Amino acid sequence: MTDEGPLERERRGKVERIREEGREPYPWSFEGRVTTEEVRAAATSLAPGAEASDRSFRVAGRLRAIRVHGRTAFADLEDQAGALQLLLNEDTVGGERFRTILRDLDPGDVVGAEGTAARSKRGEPSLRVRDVTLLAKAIAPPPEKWHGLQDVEERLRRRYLDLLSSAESRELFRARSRLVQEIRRFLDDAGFLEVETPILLPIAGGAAAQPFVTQSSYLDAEVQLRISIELPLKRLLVGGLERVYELGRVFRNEDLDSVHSPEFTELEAYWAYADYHDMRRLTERLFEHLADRVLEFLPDSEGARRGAHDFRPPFATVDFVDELERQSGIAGIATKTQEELRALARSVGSTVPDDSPAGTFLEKLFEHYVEPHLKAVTFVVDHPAATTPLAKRHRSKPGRVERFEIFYRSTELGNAYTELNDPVEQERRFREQLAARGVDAYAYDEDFVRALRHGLPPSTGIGFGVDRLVMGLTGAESIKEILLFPLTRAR
RNA sequence: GGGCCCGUAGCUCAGCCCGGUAGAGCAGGCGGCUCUUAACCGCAAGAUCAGGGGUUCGAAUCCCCUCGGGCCCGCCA
Repeated sequence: MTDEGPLERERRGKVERIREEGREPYPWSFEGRVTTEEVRAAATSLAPGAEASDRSFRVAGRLRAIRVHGRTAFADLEDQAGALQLLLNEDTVGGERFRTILRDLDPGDVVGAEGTAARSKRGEPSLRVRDVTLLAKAIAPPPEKWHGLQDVEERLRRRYLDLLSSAESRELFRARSRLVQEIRRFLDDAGFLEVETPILLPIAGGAAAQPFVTQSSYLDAEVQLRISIELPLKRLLVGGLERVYELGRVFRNEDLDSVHSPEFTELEAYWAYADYHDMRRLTERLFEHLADRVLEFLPDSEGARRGAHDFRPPFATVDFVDELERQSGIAGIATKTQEELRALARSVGSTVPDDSPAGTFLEKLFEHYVEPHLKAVTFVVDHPAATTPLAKRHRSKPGRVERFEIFYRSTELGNAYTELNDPVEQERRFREQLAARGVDAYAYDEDFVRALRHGLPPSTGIGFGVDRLVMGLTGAESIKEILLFPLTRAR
């Protein structure tokens, strides 16, 4: 991968010349560095044109722009804390050295600078430079200094260029990491234990999705990448770990679009001796916590302002069946047969296979009639039993399960149940799924049923699409905006 | 899987409708300039117009195919 254009040849030539002159274009370290923010702070109290020559600072970062005015020059140096103007003057650094520095450097180079805090005559906080050291010569030119990298494909494929040319992009990804950190902090404080369970499994279960399939040489057998974290975590509740969570990548062998990625970050939390009402309260507290923090992470973001507002409780609640009947005008929808539901789903354009379980058709109808209206954070509760084989039947609504899904901007963010813990019923539900044989069937995990036979305490659990949650909180329109390296075709 | 749109210099864009030798800005080169901050001024250079095929005297421009990407629909969460 060597793009050797004339621009690169020019810069490679500089590297050679620097070496010939006895300087190192890629030195090993730069000691005693402070942030650009520290220098700015020291400079802002000065009068325009003044300099605080009592203290010397060393800063390092990437050169953005260089403005040469004969025997004075300005350069913008950017580090993680922000940007700082370097003020170079022939009188300060010496005529010979001044010319060498300007000859060596190009925008995009990583440099260290030493000097004193100062303000330019126009008032810009600056570092009056004694000397500049090249720390890493950039032989490939950076993106355009004003417009940055606009090409969407390039921004995704070469995220490092997007990040180095866009402070907004850096801030967004930093915010994502901090939000994830806050999720961990919240759950840790609520007494949950973070665990790590296998990604490679004999059969991927806990959801209905196409797995990625690979091969274990050791086992001489096919293994699958997990599509959810549900079943191993519930086994841990059987084992007596009463509050557990895992925050990690799951894989589904499906399309990449604005709300789906073949690999995405899922949070699943399981809680013994609690039910889905408890989980809802915990979820609301989590959302409130994240809404409190997101504006600290993205103070200038319109999207984050809206996220902080929208994720603040209380939230709307709708009953799955009541709302579906209300929006569709179809009565008695939960008691219809698979054939009747299939016909209804076909009438609204669904093309899922004929042999899909009844629950799949109900979900298609819900997607068509109800989801477009779920703009605000909304808890959809008490789904028909046919929609999931892993939730416990509702204690008072016949034919329903104790389940809630959370929607925001018409996209599902999370899914929670009072967990089914009756091993006999669990086995029956898995068998029903197999009998339906549709692509949506949940895999029958025999060992999971065996675990339930040893007694799963009454429990609740939840799964979140963390990427979607981050999208909602930050106002991102596409999952690709908050994935550092979304999957792309080889080029 | 279906539909629509996009791909021109390292980067940001014009040119495409209506075919006639490919244009600018940034970055880079050379020269000038001691307070600019998208610095400025002058000169020179930089392009298999995504790739392939076709129509035509002549194709960046019209047509077909391929590749890559975006958006919408379908499917999957």
